[in-house]
Formats: sequence, C-alpha cells, structure tokens
Amino acid sequence: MSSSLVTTTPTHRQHPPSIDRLTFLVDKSKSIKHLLQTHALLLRHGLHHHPILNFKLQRSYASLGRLDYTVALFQRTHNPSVFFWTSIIHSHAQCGLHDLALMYYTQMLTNGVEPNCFTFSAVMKTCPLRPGKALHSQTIKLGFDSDLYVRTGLVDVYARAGDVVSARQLFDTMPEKSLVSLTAMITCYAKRGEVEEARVLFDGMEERDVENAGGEIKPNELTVLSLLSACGQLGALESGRWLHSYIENNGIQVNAHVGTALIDMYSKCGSLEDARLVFDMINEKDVVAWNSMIVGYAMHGFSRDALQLFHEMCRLSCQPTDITFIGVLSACAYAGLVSEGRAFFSSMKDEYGIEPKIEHYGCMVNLLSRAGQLEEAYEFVKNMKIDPDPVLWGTLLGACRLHGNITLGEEIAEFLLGQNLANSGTFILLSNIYAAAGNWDGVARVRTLMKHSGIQKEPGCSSIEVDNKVHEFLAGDRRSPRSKEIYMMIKEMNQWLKAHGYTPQIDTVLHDLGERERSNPLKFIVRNLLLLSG
DNA sequence: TTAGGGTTAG
Repeated sequence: MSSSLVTTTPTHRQHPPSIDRLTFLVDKSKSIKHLLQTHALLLRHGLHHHPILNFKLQRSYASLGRLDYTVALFQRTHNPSVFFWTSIIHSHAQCGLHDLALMYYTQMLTNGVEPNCFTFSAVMKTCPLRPGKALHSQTIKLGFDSDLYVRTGLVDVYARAGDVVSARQLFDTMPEKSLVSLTAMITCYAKRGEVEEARVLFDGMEERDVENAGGEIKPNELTVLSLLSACGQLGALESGRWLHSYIENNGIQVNAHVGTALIDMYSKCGSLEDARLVFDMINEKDVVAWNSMIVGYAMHGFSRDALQLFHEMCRLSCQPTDITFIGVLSACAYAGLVSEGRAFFSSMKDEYGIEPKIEHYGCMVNLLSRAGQLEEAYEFVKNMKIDPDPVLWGTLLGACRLHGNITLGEEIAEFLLGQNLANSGTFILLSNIYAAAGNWDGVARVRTLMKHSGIQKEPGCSSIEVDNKVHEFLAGDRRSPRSKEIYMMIKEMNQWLKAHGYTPQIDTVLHDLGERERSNPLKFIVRNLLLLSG
C-alpha cells in the first residue's frame, strides 16, 4: 500500500513556501488527488518530515478514508510523539477498527510514551472492547478524569454500556457540564426507554441546573435525535409532537437526520400523514430518510405508497440499501404480491449488488406463508444459503399457526428441539398451533414440557402515553391504581364490539385461559397482541 | 499540530 504513496526526490528551490502556507495547503486538500499533489510538493521541498506537516498529512489521509496512507506515513515517522500515537489511535477508532486502535495504544505504552487527555478520549471510543472500568481507573491515576473531554468520554462509555447509575454519577459530579455529556446521558435514558428521565434532563437544559463556563447549554440536532427515537419506540405521540414543535421553535434545523428521526417517530406512533409531511419537507433526502418513509408505509400496510416511493427513489438515482429492501419486501408481503416480491428479492443481488441477509429471507418466508404457500416457504428456508435463526423459524411457525398446519409445525418444532434451537417462543407457537387445531392434548404436552425444562415466557408488554406519561400493561395486569376503571372501560368496549358484530377468533389462544376469558373478545385481542409483541 | 454525543431493520 505504501508503494502507491508519492515518492519524489527532494529538490531545493530558493524560496520554499512557508510552513504556514504549506499547512494551509494540506488543510485545504479535500480530495485524495489534491492531497497527493500537496504531498508531492512537500516532498519536493524535503519538508514531509516536518512534525506539523507530517502530522497534518496523516490526519488528512485518514479523514479522506485512506487509512492505508496514514499508516504508511506513521510507520515512516521517526520516534513518533504522543501527538502521532494519539492521532493513529483516533483514526482507527473513528473507522470502527477498535482492535487496531487498541493495538496502537498498547504499542505506544510499550514504547514508553505517556498518554495524555487526548489519548484517553481516543481510546475511549474503543469501548466496549476495552472495559470502561479499567480505563476509568487509569484516567484517575493520571489525574485526567476531571478533564472536560475525558469526563464526557467516560460518561459516554458507561452510558453506552447501559450502566446508567455510573454514567449519572460521573455526570452529576462534573465540575462543568457539556452539551455532549448531556446528550450522552439523554441518549442513555432514551435507549432504556426511560423517556421521562430523558425529558427531565432535556427540560433542565432549558431552565436551570446546567452550569458551564460558557453559560446556557442549548439542545442541538443531536440532542433531539435519540429522544425522538425513544418516543417512537414507546408510541409516545404527545411527547413526540411536543419535541417537534420545540425543534421548530428553537431554530434546530430539520436536516436529513432530524427529519428521519421525526418520520420514524410519527410512523411508529401511527401518524403516517405527519411522517409524510416531514419527509416532503426535507430538502436533501439521504437514503436513510427514504428508507424510513418506505419502511413506515410498509409496516402499516400501505404497500402501494411504499413501492411508489421506492420507484421514485430509484428514479432520483438514490442507491437503495439492504434496509430499503426490508421495506419493499414487507410491502409485497402485506399486499400479497408474491411474484413481485420474488422479483425484488432477485434484483437485490443481480441489479443492486446487495447480498440478502437473514432479515430478507425472513421477509420472503413471511411473503410466501402469508400467501398460503407454506410448503414453498419451508423449501425456501431449507435451500437458504445462510443458516436460519430463531426469528426466522418463529416466522415459519407463526405461519403454521395461521394456516393450522400441525404436521409442518410439529416437524419444525421437533427439528428445533433436536438441534437445541428451541426457545420459549417455539413452545408458545407450537402450543398455539395445537390450540388452533383444537388439539388440547398437544397443548397440555407442550405446557408440561415447558414446565420440566424450566422454560418461561417473558410476558409481552404494551404501552400507551397519556398526559406525557407512559403507562405499561401486561396481560391480566392490576398494578395500576386505576385498574378498576381500566377494566370497566374494557368491559364497555367489549359490549360495543359485540353489539357491532365482532366475533372473536378464539382458537389460536392458549389453553390456560378460562371459558369466561375466552368469551371476552377484547381480552383476546389484547392477549393476542401481547403474545405477538412478546 | 490532537478530543466527546445521533437517525432507518424480518
């Protein structure tokens, strides 16, 4: 790789450009071609070993995605200082090459070079490869842990590991907060689904608490992103709308990233119209924005809109990704477009060069089995180039339940048990297949088997937001202080449903429900929903 | 001459 690097014999001119001028030229080289020309100029003047220029060259190659050139230059650097080591660690960490970044860090220590604050900031990007705690003690030992950037990095390390207690403790004892540490904390809460906690921190930015040297800390594009994502996951439409108006009223730019998070939030909360309004307003849509809207339509059964958007995207020369095809194939599955789905599946690789992943095979199984082509779906799985995973088997078993195909369901379940691939979902699905066929002995056998193997099904959970508070419900849940009113309302809704001619489909529901529960349609809907979500 | 936070998925 180093062979392609510029090699020119130095020739000394009378008036070489100043170091400042050359530094400026390196910084301004925004393409590889341009940078190579500047590099050649440095070589001509024999200035490529100048510490600042050499350093800048290494950084620029890395930022243009040519880590190979950076490494080649680094290897030729005589006695690299802590600046160079930190930079090579940072470049690798930035590209996700965590093990290599760590290797350079170890080499640096072996060479007797003392790390500094910047080194720790770079190494912290390699977590969770390197346990946060070990790194934390090292920063304390060297007295760097109160440095703003190091502390922010530590908060982020613990936050990303989901250790909200340690992250919060480090955050609370920060001598001065930074927007980045706040965003890291908010993201941590949001990822855990603790939207209220995240909101408290977010609101705190507005009001009081946050003390920093530069005065008030204002949320920016990045701060709202994970919060929006959490609203979507919890179906918290009110919070999501509030955040949207906050964005509009506080000069936060609705760029492609924020726009995508808004599209995702609205579509997950079921408001496709709002999602589309945001989508249409994004000026420079990237592929993630297109994907988000296509997937949003597909998941809600708006297959025509999803496919229309896909064609529009291709017309505008936006290259689809593997996620685009998740949306496209799901859209076909919802609309029963079997031959179109097959064609899209083939075109993924043939036309777009995208290798189908397990998810795409899952979409195809879904597509075929929804269309009643269960045997074809099973054949498809057996002939797959990659190993099926539990989710895919679950899709197939779910299809067996839907079509009441006990024989195939049993065959698959036995295969999974034999291969030690069965999970709680396998048992529940098998049990449901028996229930669907009225085979209560089969149901009882599965229940006994589950008991003996100590397998328990995690209860499914659903949530709803009322007055900015997210409420969670499990089947038969009576934890809410207002559960009496809730169940009264369920009763009322049941009566309404019955009066309007709703007949519950009770055959697929688990055996352990009493007759009274079985005749309660809404409970069945809820229960089935919970089973599906579990 | 060096540093930290984010969005789409069967």
